[in-house]
Amino acid sequence: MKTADISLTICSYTHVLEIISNKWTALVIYALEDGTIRYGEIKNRIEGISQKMLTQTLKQLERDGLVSRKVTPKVPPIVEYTLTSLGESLIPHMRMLKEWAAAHYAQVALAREEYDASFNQTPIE
Amino acid sequence: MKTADISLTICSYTHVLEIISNKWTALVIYALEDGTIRYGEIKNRIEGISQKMLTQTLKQLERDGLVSRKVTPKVPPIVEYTLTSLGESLIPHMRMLKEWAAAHYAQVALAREEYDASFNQTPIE
DNA sequence: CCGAATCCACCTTGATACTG
DNA sequence: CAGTATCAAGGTGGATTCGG
Repeated sequence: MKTADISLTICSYTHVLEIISNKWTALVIYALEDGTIRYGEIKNRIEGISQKMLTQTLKQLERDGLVSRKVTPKVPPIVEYTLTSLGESLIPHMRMLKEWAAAHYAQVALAREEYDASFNQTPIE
Repeated sequence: MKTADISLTICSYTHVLEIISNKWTALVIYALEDGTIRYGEIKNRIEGISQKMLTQTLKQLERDGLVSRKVTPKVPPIVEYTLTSLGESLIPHMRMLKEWAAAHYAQVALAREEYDASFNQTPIE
């Protein structure tokens, strides 16, 4: 008998989220959209990211095969990052989500305000 | 002078992720795809979810205006959930991501194996 | 039947300091 | 320049228990 037909481990959607739902991942991918770019340049482009988080995010993207890393061992070292074709194939889908957000996020924000207001109108005293 | 052109707070993409990137959110939305459904039925459909997480996820979805909640105050109480039109408008985009995952996740898994293997081949002793 | 409240383990993030 | 190491702090998910 089948009681549960939705499984976390099977759902492929959650696998994508696993990849792109970290705090900085999407922004790093955006920074890479224009082509090959150096580590420091990414850091300059993304407001508020720390070295640790940028390094960690890039490493994860590299592990997932979405980004390739090229080191030029000079002094000072040059490390460049590029989206792989796999990484590029994900961009259109991210754009669609972004467009959904642009079109509907105001509704979400409004819904949140109304929801929160329905509690605040009955304060404790 | 403009130094950082990618901002976390401005990027609308991150706003969507904020909504749907929780561990259970996507699965709950899937459970609601077929139409109105009761709390207990959702819980049965989703493998491994706890009451706490289901309640929390539904509350958040309701706050975001993606799901509507209808209580029938009987004994025992009946609580039904339905996707709003806003919630339904998000489904096609989620499906696209899911299709990307189905098509490309094997590549990601392979990339991870290779990446991890490149470290394990030089163990400590 | 539906959900709130508590406690707890884990993971993620971030600040800071150091290396080649 | 491009990282790594360490530590502190907050958030998140889960087990359990209680309530209407």
